[in-house]
Amino acid sequence: MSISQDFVFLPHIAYDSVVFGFSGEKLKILLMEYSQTGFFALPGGFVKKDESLDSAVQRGLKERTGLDQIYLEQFYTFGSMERFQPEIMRSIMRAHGFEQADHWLFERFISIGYYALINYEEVNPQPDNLSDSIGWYELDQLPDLILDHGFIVQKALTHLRTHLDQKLLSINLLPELFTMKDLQLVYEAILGEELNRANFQRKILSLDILDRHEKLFLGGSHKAPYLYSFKKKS
Amino acid sequence: MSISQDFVFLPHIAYDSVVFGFSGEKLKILLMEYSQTGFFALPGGFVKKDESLDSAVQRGLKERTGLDQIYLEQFYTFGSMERFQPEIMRSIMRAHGFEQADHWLFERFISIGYYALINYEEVNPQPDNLSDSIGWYELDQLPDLILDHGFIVQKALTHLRTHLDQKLLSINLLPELFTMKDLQLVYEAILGEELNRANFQRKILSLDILDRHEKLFLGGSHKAPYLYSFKKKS
DNA sequence: GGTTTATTGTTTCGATCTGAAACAATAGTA
DNA sequence: TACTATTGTTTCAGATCGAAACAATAAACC
Repeated sequence: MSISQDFVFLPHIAYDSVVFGFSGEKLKILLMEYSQTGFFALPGGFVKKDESLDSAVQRGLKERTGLDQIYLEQFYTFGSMERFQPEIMRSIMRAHGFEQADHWLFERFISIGYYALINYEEVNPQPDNLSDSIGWYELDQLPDLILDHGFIVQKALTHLRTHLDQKLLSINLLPELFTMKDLQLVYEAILGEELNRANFQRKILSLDILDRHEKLFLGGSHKAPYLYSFKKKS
Repeated sequence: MSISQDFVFLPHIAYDSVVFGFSGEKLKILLMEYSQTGFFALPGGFVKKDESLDSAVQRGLKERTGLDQIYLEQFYTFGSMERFQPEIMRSIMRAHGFEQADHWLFERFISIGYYALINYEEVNPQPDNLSDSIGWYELDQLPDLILDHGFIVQKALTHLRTHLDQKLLSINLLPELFTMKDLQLVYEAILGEELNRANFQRKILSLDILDRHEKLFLGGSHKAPYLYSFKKKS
């Protein structure tokens, strides 16, 4: 997003995205660090006057992750007065040499929260021009976030957990081929609890959503696991 | 909402509310009819610059239903381009003698959807100054609604159904004292399907959320049902 | 007052689902 | 060939769920 072309955006409206990735063991999310100020924030952006809300988020995430056609879900809209803290944006801008007294970024914003699930391996995060770094942070070791962004993350996680079974969300967190153990690790990371191995396998297989492929031989001295993929929608 | 004081509102941001009531048999929602134009719409409103989103919806609903402390839940935010149809607002305004070429109402709005559950008996709906009537309409016999309001209703209903068990939403749709049959009718109306009487009773009682009171004698030649109330939070 | 009827409250019973453990299979190692 | 670690599958008891039967009872009817 370029500051000079601010007239193209709808005022007072923003989005914040909670981008989940799975490293093979832990759930992580993408955070941006604003240079010098030490502020951490969710990657967010604004809505152009001629694009839909969904498109705006897709666009912003593509700019930041390089990924197109991301799985995105809107989960809540944040509109409390506590999120209105112009000093924060002012200090971020000041750290970048902008000393204006007034700027549209200092206004109050209502922010629509989206979460995304992406394959950790395929991403090369790109910082925008206000932040100097963007990276993955483990969900249970997040730094302090600006404004209500910590609350937004919690709300996203709750939403993700309660919708885990209805939608095959884990599709987006795993590579094409994976073992049953991989899938269980994703479920456990999202739910934050351990699951019974036998019952998990039985339940997932009974859903009839997986194709079983050849075995994966990693050289361990034990039975090799099968590889699975999600069935293609027909 | 008064048109002359439009400067107090955040531009481009609106809310639409789906107000559910239960008549004893059917689920109904509140709709407003704009005079002469024949348009039906959800009761909605705008957010003042110094009030939270939640407060704005509470305020708007109080103005329209007289009810304070309403059970409200945000369910989705609508931001597609299809909802931008300035001709609709223009014809509504024209029907009220406003012939302006430009008006903030003709701009694009992103709308946050809320649903409310209220006791049908305690409400005396009041139309605002752009609509000349407001009233209850059965959910399965709704008239055509403007913009994407039909879609909004569907989305609200889906959300209500999937969260019915987690939250004791029916509290708000029933009077203080009610019979087990009343409660079952509420569940059936929301879920849109019939439930087994014995199993419903067993399940609800096992939740340990009801107090049983005296029986209700209505003069029927059969066993009289007990009255129940929801346990007060302790 | 006894009998009938309609509705509500409760129990039963089998089918299905769940949780925990045991059993079976097997790829590599010793 | 025996051993070990991990995965795939089965077993079994307990919980849950759906459908039906059974029990209770308030008013009406004779």
